[in-house]
Amino acid sequence: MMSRRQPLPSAHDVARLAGVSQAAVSRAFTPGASIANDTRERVLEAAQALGYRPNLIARSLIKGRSGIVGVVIGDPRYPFVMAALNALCTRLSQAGRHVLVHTAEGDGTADVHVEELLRYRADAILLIAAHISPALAARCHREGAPVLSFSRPLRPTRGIASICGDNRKGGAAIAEHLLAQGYRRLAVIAGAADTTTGHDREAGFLEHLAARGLGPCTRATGDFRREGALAAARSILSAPDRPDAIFCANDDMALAAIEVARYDFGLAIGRDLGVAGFDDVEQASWRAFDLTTYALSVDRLIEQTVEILLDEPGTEPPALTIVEGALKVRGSTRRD
Amino acid sequence: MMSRRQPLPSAHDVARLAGVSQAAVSRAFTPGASIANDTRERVLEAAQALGYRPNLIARSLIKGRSGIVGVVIGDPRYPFVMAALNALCTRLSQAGRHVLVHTAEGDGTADVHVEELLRYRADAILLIAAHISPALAARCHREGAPVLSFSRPLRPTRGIASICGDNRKGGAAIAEHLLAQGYRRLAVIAGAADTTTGHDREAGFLEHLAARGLGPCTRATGDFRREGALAAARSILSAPDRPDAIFCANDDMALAAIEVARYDFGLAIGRDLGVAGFDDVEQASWRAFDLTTYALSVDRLIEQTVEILLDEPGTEPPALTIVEGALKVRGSTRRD
DNA sequence: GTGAAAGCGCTAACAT
DNA sequence: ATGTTAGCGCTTTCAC
Repeated sequence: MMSRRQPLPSAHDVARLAGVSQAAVSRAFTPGASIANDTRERVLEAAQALGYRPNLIARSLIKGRSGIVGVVIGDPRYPFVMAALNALCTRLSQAGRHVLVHTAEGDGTADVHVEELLRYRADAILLIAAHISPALAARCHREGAPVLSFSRPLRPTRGIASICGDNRKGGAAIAEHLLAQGYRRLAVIAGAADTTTGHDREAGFLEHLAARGLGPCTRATGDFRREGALAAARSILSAPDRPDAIFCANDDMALAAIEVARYDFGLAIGRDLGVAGFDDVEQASWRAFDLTTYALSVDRLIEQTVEILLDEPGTEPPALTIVEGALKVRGSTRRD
Repeated sequence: MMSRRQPLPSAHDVARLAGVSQAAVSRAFTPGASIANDTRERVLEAAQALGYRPNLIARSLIKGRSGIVGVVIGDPRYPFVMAALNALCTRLSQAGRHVLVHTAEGDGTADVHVEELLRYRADAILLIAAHISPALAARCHREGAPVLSFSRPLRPTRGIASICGDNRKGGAAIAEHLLAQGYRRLAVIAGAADTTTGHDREAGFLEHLAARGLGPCTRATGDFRREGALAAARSILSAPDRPDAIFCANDDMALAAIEVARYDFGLAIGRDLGVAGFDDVEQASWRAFDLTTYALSVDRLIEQTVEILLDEPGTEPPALTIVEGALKVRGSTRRD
């Protein structure tokens, strides 16, 4: 038997079976609608019998909003990205909303993907590690779809809301902790140069150092990624004036730095070399690493994000939401 | 100025501006449509001027298919899940398709989520670490939406296609390797009891052992998760007859086992205790672990999946696709 | 090749 | 409270 798409039961079919008008069927499925209990039950019964459920595409067409949140993932290689997407999907599913995902290739702009999402009448656009042109952001705003930028604050543009962690403060907290533990020759493995996240973490760290009268220290860039950090750590640890502690702009780089220090240079982490990260990813707490870090839980960030996403349509989202983290001291920065 | 959703330009608006009928506008945006080059250009120009792009919701309503692949994530805590979603989004975005994600809470059935996805007229449903009732699967099939089960073969049900790795063979390969390296007292940390994946990996391993005349060995279950494996490893290594090698049904458990063996029991991984995993996740190659494993790349699995997903609508997908992996020998199972 | 007209399945006035 | 009617924005006959 040739399998062919079977026409689904429509509200009409249900109406006929229940002996009511098609509008009544619609009302039976609309929460606050004015319909007699009796009628609703008859409709629901008929619907049940036919396996009917209102077509959300048709509903979206009328309402001009789809109940869908469009997500553009700029660069999936950043490790926090998938964790964020996971948390987001979980929370939004609980709220009965769907997530339409587009992944951009390379580091290009998200514009083409955002446009596509707009064509599905996404209620909101969330950018994760992605950039959007101001022009398109303005257009989204005009079309009533708020644009949120996750963990990548954008130049304050009308209609874009940014949610990010307190990177500056975290950098400073790490610096203070390292100094308190007696580390003095501090190095930095920085994140990607073009991200405010990377910039702010480093800036917070350096500012705190400067405030304590400490000069500049060794620096290399790791681009937020493992491979970059492996190279950076090798370079830093090979230098004549070897540092006694390294601050990495995220945990993934810190884990890589630990690996290099331990296996290539035979250093005892904590005692010979302090290593601190940023984010508190899962592996940070594993005993193989036991990494001191500034915990900026993706869950907390997503929680904030979802709150904004679920705001009444038309609500102007706050331009910048900053989520505070907390220093998590572990063995990688203790000398005793 | 009160921000209000601005009505988007419709095909009508474009038609008026271009001095053609609304149908012509539709044709201008339909690849194979019969329209004069001249007309098309005039339409596209007008569209450009107005910022018009065809509304995909309206198109979906007519066509009965949305260009959307619905994904239900059963349990996001399995670590391969997000890797799979990532690869899937990347590949489908390249193909110009979208991914609508729903995450189930707990280990419940995916049925309610699948139903929701159906209401959006998803072209296909992909289950990742999720279960569906046969009745609903049948309904999806009737409605023309193929159901694919990723890495979780389901009892052959009409309309469900499974894509999974060669778990049995992988288990056997690990067993063979461990024996070849001279390990003799072998233990297993098994995966979740209700998954064929877990079952098959263990079965392949045990069958190979049996074929070599080796009896049963210590066994504990880790439920595929880190916490479970920590406990399982402690229990196994505390037993009077301590094994000299442990096979774990996935890498995440193997990493946990290494941690316990190394830090709680002071064992040298490889020499004192062989540890092997399954999957070849990223951390397996990190030097802190250097884990021998059966590499079953999520990318390869997703590649197969996407191929099926992009088949002509109406094509009956193969009931079972098995993707072969390869043994990856590393330091965690070498005695020299 | 092009326009007119008929819907896709639903919601939202508007009557009653 | 319920039925009737008019669309939402598009694709697709069907004439010409």
